[in-house]
Amino acid sequence: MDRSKKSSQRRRANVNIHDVAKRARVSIATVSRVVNRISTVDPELAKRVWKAVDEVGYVPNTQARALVSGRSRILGLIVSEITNPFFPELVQEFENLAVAQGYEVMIGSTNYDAARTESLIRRMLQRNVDGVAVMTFGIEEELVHKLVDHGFPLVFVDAGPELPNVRVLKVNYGEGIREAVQHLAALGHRQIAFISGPLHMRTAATRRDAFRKAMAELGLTVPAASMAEGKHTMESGKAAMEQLLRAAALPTAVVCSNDMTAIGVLHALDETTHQVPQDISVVGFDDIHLAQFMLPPLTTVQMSCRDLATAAVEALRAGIEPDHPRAAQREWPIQTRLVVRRSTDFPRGTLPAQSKATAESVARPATSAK
Amino acid sequence: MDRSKKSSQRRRANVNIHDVAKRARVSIATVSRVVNRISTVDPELAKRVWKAVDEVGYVPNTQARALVSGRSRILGLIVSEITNPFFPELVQEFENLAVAQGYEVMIGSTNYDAARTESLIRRMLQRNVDGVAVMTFGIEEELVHKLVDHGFPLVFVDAGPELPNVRVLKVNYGEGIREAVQHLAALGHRQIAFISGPLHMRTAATRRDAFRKAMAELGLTVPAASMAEGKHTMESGKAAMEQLLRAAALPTAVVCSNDMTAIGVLHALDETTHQVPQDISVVGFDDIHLAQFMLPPLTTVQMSCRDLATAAVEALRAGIEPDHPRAAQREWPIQTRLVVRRSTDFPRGTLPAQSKATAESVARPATSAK
DNA sequence: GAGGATTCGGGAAACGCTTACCAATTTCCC
DNA sequence: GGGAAATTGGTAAGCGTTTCCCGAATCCTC
Repeated sequence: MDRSKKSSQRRRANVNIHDVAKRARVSIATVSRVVNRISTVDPELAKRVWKAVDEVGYVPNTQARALVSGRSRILGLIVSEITNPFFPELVQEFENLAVAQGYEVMIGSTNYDAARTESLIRRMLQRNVDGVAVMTFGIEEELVHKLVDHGFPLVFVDAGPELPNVRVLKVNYGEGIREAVQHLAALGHRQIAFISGPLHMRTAATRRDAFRKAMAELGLTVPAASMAEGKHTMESGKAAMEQLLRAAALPTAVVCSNDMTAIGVLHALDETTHQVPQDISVVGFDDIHLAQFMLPPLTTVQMSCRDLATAAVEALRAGIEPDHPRAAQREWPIQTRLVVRRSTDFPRGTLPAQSKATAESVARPATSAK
Repeated sequence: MDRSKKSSQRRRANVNIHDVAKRARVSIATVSRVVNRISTVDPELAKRVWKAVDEVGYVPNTQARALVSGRSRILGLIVSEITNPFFPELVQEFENLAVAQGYEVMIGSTNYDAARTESLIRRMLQRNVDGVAVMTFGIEEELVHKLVDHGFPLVFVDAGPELPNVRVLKVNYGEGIREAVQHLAALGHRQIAFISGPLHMRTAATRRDAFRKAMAELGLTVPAASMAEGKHTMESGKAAMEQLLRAAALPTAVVCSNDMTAIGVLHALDETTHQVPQDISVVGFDDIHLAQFMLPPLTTVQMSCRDLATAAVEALRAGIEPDHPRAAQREWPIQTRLVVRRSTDFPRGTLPAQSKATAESVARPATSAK
């Protein structure tokens, strides 16, 4: 009971609910009710309490709250690597939304390392997160199991186990990739190559299949020599492009499974006499921030971070908060769309006199208007 | 006391210390001591306890721990904007180090927004962080005061208030910038322009002064027309370069206050007939990840994220942990050094026949030999 | 104006853990 | 072998909240 003695004994305790109660001449129960906006408190009294809160500078202690309520109001967010430019944008959006809903975010990157991932999950468990969004674009089976076992609400991208507590963000890759292929076809490209991500990643395989499908829809064939496998990194993109350059038939356009790959392609071509977009058009995927900074700025399929983050946070809340309106929804759709910049143009020889400006005005209709 | 009844009543409680105690047939005090590695426990008994911990899958509840110990083992990290490519790298390093020391990291970005910053600090206060590293490269006075008032250990970059709980990472900008200027001078450049950051930022002014000093040391003068002010963004870098291009005397080299500015410069030059590095050499600052991906890869002054993060975490620990060996150290030095890539070369006309390779071999000695 | 219904506010019991304090047991030395 | 010292384990008091339960105060209604 005797706080004054205690407080000097160890680390200076912050001002707490008792201080407010004393000042407002009410019980701590009332302070708690006021602070938590429980409506059964008389407005006049509430005002008095708020005044006291202000005067003593009271900030509720989250750990105590979490301890008693059993909910930490922390959302876990697992990404592959925070230094991959795609993720910070996602993190930022996710955080903004989570904070707006009164949650804190605990971020972690797997760096594709099992031990690191394990420790990450342990840390999240320890901090008692209310739910976890796994937004690594290659899901490690092991990781999934670890998480599922602990029973908290989970959100995955693309695919996840069929469990009541699991929600899945279904990205519609096909849509954006179809737009990209149609854009290229409209410009006159016929020989279109594709550089995939590592095919053991489900996402990478899905993107490749979407490309094949879009090509087939236009009656275009894709020779095996025009398909290369990368690793979703700049280095691998460069290597893959070099491989394509050595192949017999040179493509006039290259579609890449992500933007880093496309950047690698630009680097590979920079070391040759081929110019982008005059000789070869390049299309990326993701629309990372960096895409617009490249020379030339990259035409790419945008997967909106904001959409992804919004869906992730909502889906988590749906799993956490007992009476969320969309509590029963398992699949959360995410759209993709083409963003045309300067790395795509008419294939050389088709319309040699055309200026870039013209190319773009022709290209525009192929992109989803917006 | 009767847990079994309670546990079914609300959200399924995790396995707790009592469960372990029961299983190992010891008291909860003993379990706590074992888990916290307090040496007064009999090794045999400890083994029995660990076994029980494993068997029931016990993970200590951090909030309860924090509540009683008064320390959350969370470090706050405030950056300007997580989407600025410099920061994710810093965040990553910081997090790795913090986790290695048993801390969790709470990240927040100010986005140069006062309201956002205020809410950020409030959140950190609420979560009871043990200390905060403010690694925004423009310190908002207001923010400083808010933080200082709450008395937890603080780390700033470059400058901070003279207070016992404040530690400062002193970045030696001069060193790297001198290397850059000497590198350019060694290549034969004499007209070297500088694009600064926003000069109301202390850091930006410091970098500019370091440039002036390095130039003066070599007896080189900097006409006012060769100094432009940017905002540390790509757009502002582009605009600043365009301004320099309109000036009477064209410089043969441009040093920029950060990498994003330099990237803007590359974009500006890409729209002219000037080539980099043949006509104009460009030097950045920071060495963000992206620098090496540019065309051409950017020569830049590296401020090592790892060094910065290491110093920040150690300095925080020095403030938090009562018997840290360097508890009394206020200033923590950080070095910078030049990284030569492809955006710098001999000025045109000086040695027109030189190949890039030769230029680099000449340049190399000017960089700090690793 | 009395009696019952309805608010409203307070006391106290958790939440899961650390740790001060104390009791019991063992060890050691003379 | 006995008493002191050292070792070890247990009990219980918090840490700052939320929330259940109940008594007091207020409000209707007849």
